[in-house]
Amino acid sequence: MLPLSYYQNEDVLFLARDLLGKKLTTQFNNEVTAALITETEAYVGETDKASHAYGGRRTRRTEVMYRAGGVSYVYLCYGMHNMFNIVTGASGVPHAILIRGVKLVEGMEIAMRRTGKELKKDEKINGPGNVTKSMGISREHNGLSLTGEIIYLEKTRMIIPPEEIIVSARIGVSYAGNDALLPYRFRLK
DNA sequence: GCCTGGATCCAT
DNA sequence: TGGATCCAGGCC
Repeated sequence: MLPLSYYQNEDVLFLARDLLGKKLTTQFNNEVTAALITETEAYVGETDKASHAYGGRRTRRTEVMYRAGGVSYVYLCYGMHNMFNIVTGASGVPHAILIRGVKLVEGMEIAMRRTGKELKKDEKINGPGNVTKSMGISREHNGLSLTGEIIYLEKTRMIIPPEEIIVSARIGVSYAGNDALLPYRFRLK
């Protein structure tokens, strides 16, 4: 399991890239799903106009972003989609990484039941709303430690050469002005 | 209090 | 391209 120290790295862009290929597991109600991370986006603390914590905004919703790295930040978007983020960095620094895509390696049947959709072997799950739906993550899991038993990450044998990673601008953040153009989205080819 | 719009998804 | 669907955040 990835230790707390992993998440407390101050370099959120490094972590967003490094999380590609890591294995994310959820287990509750006797149901286990596990998936390799294929797409992430970094949200850089208080200085990033696309971040919920931009300008030091500190509210009930964003409070968990200010905790020390290694906890989850789950919020509702568009009234219907749960978004799963990994909080990183030191306490007081609201960095977060949104998980936008995964590839399931365990619990395909469970994921299909949760989403009501067919899923072929090795098929990627794209879109943050689809990731949480497939893996059963919801706002109940907000603020949960990622070194516990319910949601955790592990290293894998995967070695990802730089040319396998597509770096681009983030999705759906046009309100963020020039920060919308920053190359903070990372995905596997 | 009320109003606006969103780190989306899917069918059209 | 728009409808679903609802809450957080900002402003009154």
